[in-house]
Amino acid sequence: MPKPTADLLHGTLDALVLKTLSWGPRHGYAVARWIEDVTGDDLRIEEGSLYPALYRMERRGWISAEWGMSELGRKAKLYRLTPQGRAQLKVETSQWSQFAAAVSKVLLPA
Amino acid sequence: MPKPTADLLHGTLDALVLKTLSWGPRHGYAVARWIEDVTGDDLRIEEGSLYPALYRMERRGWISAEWGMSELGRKAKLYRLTPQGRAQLKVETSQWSQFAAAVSKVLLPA
DNA sequence: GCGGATGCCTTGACAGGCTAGGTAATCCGC
DNA sequence: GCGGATTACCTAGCCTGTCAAGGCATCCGC
Repeated sequence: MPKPTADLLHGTLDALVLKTLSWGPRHGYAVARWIEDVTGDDLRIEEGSLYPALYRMERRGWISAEWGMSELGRKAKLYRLTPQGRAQLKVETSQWSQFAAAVSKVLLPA
Repeated sequence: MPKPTADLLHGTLDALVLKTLSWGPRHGYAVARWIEDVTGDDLRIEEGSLYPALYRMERRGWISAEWGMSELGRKAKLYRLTPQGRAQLKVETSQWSQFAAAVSKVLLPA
């Protein structure tokens, strides 16, 4: 298996992050860790993708940020889902399901 | 449902086209039609995406092209899967499965 | 002291899909 | 036979989002 995900992440990162935050506020680093843990490292979230994505979503009002402390007592920026973000998550989740189903229809038949 | 697929297609288009051609040679226009038909229009393949993708894949040796006739008797460029293309299809299909499974692990839990 | 982990951030490049145009031939209705 | 829809191909330029590669500071264990 050469390069696992390649470009596939395109367009799904937002949904992944929103979903992660739907379990409760987290800082960026923890979001990446969580996603990697849940997927057994099948999904790697690069920091160079993560932070721009967080700003983007904050700008769009999907998440809000405030400085606080991590579980380990370090300075960390905590992100929290806004109501708009929750709505967006719903939209993107259903889009993903629809898209994945459509791709499977093409790709999976023997 | 605003804009169905948005950026999601990123990285999956090649696999979709390769798979379509694995059923037999087709011209570009027919490839797009076929994908749209199979997915009930859930997946729209824009021509501005399709043709560049075909060149790319031809350049990479995954498909080969020759001028011929469409079923309707018109001039058309017929694309055909090469052995390398078939191998690539295998790789991308398994990548897709793995990726889709990973995303679902994150996204679908209630 | 020094390496590794935690945590945040930025710059620049790049790939790939989309918009919006264009061409040309053929078919169909009137 | 004229006009519009359909079939079929192609291109330039934009835009978005991801990634690679760097940097910074703090804290812990050895």
